[in-house]
Amino acid sequence: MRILIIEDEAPLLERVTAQLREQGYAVDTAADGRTGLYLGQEYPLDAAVVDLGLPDLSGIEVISRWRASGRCFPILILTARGRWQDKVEGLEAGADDYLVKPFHMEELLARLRALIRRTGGWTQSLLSCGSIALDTGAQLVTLAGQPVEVTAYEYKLLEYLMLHAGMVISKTTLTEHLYQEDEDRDSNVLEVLVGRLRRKLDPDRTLNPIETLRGRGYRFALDRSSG
Amino acid sequence: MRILIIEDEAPLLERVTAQLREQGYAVDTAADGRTGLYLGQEYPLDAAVVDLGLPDLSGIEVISRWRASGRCFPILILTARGRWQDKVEGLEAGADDYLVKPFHMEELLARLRALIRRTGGWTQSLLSCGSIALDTGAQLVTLAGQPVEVTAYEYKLLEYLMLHAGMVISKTTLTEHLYQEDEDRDSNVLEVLVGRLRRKLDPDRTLNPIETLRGRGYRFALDRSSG
DNA sequence: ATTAAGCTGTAAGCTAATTTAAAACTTATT
DNA sequence: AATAAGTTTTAAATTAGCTTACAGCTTAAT
Repeated sequence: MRILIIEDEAPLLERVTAQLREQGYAVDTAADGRTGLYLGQEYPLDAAVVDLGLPDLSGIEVISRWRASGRCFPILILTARGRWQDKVEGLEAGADDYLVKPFHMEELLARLRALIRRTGGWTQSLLSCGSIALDTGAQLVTLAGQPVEVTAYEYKLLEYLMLHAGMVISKTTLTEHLYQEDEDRDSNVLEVLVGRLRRKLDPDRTLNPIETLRGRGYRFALDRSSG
Repeated sequence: MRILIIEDEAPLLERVTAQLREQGYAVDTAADGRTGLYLGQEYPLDAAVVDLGLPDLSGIEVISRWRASGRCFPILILTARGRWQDKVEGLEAGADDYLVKPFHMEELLARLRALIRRTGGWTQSLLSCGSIALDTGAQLVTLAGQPVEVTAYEYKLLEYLMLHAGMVISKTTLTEHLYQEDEDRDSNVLEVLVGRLRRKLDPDRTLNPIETLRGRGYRFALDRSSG
C-alpha cells in the first residue's frame, strides 16, 4: 500500500512516516502543497493524508485539484484543533475522513486501514477468495482452513492483490506499492516473489489464484469457488 | 498497560499514580483538562481515569472531544459525592464506568482491570489460553496449573499479549504500552524480554505460545489446546 | 551500613530466515 | 524461427531476531 503524507510540521511528518513504514506501507512525503499535489498526480496512491494548514498551496486546493483531475484514492484530512470547522470545507472538496490534531497515532492507522478497505470494496478485516483467506488483524493467511506461512513481503503482495482482486495490476504498480524506491528495470524480484507466493498458495498447481496477463501484469482471481 | 489520570487535587493524583505504577502500569498524568485532553489525543492509552470536576476544561468536555475524534480506550470517571448525578452526563459523553469519591483504592484498581479486560474481549479476570493462565486480579501466572514466577516486565508483556491474543502486535506498539519513554530504536530489550518469558512459559520448547512474525511483530497463539 | 539477591537493560556474536541478484530455462506472440 | 516476457533455480548478501554474558540498579536481608 502506498500512502502520501502532506504535512508541514517536520516532527509530526517524521513520526507519522515512521509509524506507517513500520506498518508496512510504502510512504511518500511532502512538506508543502505544491510538492504534494505533484506526487499525488504522479504516483498511484492507495490513500493520502493531507494537513489542511499548509504553506503556499492549501490542502483544500490540493484535494480539489486532485479530484478535478480524476484522482480517486481516499483522502484523510488533518485539521488543527482550533480549526476543526475546516473539515467541512475539506470533505466538500472531496476528502473522505478527517482527524483533529493532535491525534492518537493508532487512530490514524485505524482510519487509514478502514479507508483503504472501503475503497477496495471490502468491509471486514477478513479478505477471502475461494479457499484462500487473509485475516488482516491476525495477519494470518489460510488455504482451505490451513494456515500458510508467508513472509512480510509475501504478505504485503497478497494483501494488495486480494484488496484489488479481479483487477489487473501492472508490475510497475506492484513494485511501487511494495517498495519505497523506484523500480530497478533489470531486477526480477517481483517475479520471484510472485513465484514463491504461488507455490505457497497453490502447491499442486491447480487453482492458479494469481493469473499472469502477459505484458499487462497480474490479477488475483475472484472466482476460484473451491472453498 | 498505559493509563492516563486527570485529577486536579494533587494529593489524590499522587496517591493514585503511585498505586497504579506499583501495579505495573505505565502512567501519564494531568492536573487540568487541557493537558489531559492533549495527552489522550497523543498517546496510545489502554484506559483513562478522569475527574469530572476540573479547572479550565471540564471532564465531560474532555471525554466528549476524545470520543468525537474517535478515541476509543475505556474511560473511568470520578465524581465528588455531592455531585454523583454528574455520572449520567459523563456516561452519556462516552465514559464506561464511574466511581464516587472518596473511594477505596482497591475498588479503583478492580474497575480499571475490568475495563481493560473488556476491551480485549475478555469477560472474566482469568485470561487463559491452552495451558497458560493469567489471573489479572492476583497477578498470577500458571502453566498447566502450576504457578510460574514472572518478573514485573514479563508480567506486563504477557498480559498485553494475552489481552490481544491472536493479533499481531508490532514491537513499537509493545514498547509504547510497556514503557513510559519512547522507544530506543537500537535496543533489544524486547527481544530479551520475550526470550525470558518464553523460557518460563515453555521450558521444553514445544508449545510455542508466543509466535514471531519476522518483520511484523509477535502474536500470542490462540489455539494451543493442550490444557 | 553492608551484603546479597534479583531485575533490567546493553552489547556482542550467532543463527537462520528472507531478500536479492544472476543465469538458465520456458512459454507466448509475431 | 526469432523475440520478448515470464518463470525457475541457485547462490550470495542481507537482516531480523535469538542467546548469552555482564554491568548497573534496586530491593531485601543481615
